[in-house]
Amino acid sequence: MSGQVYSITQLCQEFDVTPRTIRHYESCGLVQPAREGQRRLFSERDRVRLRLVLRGRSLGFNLAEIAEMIDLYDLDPTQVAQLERTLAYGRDKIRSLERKRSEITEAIEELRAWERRLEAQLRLRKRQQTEGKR
Amino acid sequence: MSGQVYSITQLCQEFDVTPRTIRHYESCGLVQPAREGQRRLFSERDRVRLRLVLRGRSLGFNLAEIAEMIDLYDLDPTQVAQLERTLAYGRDKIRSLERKRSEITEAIEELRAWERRLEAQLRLRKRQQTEGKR
DNA sequence: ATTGACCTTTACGTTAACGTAAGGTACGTT
DNA sequence: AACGTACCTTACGTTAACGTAAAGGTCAAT
Repeated sequence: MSGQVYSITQLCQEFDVTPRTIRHYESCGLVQPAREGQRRLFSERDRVRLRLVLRGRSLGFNLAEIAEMIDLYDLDPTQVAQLERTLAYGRDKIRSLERKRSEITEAIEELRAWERRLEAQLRLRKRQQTEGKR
Repeated sequence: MSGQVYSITQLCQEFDVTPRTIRHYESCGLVQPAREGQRRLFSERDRVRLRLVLRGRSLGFNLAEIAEMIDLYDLDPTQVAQLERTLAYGRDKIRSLERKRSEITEAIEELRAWERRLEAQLRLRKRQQTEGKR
């Protein structure tokens, strides 16, 4: 058994992207579909990678950065020569993600404060409306 | 007193961007410096806005989206006509930010698991090295 | 009065990440 | 045999977000 395979349109539908996008990712080495004649056959691994790419993209990383990070994921630790260096690099990525997360958290909290202000203003208006009817 | 003002290079140094970038943001309406002759004078408000823009950019929003979100911040609730609509829009932004945050959290946790695997492998190698010396 | 620092405008150039059009293949169906 | 569907390659086009070069204004210091 060679595992589940997916056509390009299947993945396009699942992740809501165009074929062009996926082909572009292939040309960047982000996915590596097999071929049956001309047609691309995407493996489960390609599907996982695609999901990672799209997540990274939505977080504002460019494709080159995403490629680097993904390559960390499926690397065989027993085969890595510069283990300390690689580990340091990965820890750096973690820190940069944590920084982004705290930025997001700040933004969320500011928007929530803003939300409360508007809600208060809204309640005030409704009260004034009902008072006007008396 | 008209408050603290900043030159373009001051802000460039503080936020590590080029003058071109700030001028570009002005042309998009993201900052609105006053003028003294030709020169731009940035207010504290511009500085805050600039910080928000850069934060948004690092989170993968484009300048148009950032403009919309920033405009929410400094809007006067007592003057807003479509209060419910605006509120709904803001809540939507909050939800999209929360989604991004959970994506980041996922990514962080996956990278941490990866880190632990590499650390284990590293310990294993060191042990084998010392054994080899016996 | 000229140099240097700081700032300006105008306008063409660049890069990433695809969009899109044109034309072709391969295969099952009508 | 013609058609539809799904896929392919090649290659030019587009958009956002600036980069960069050219030419010039203003003011203080030498």
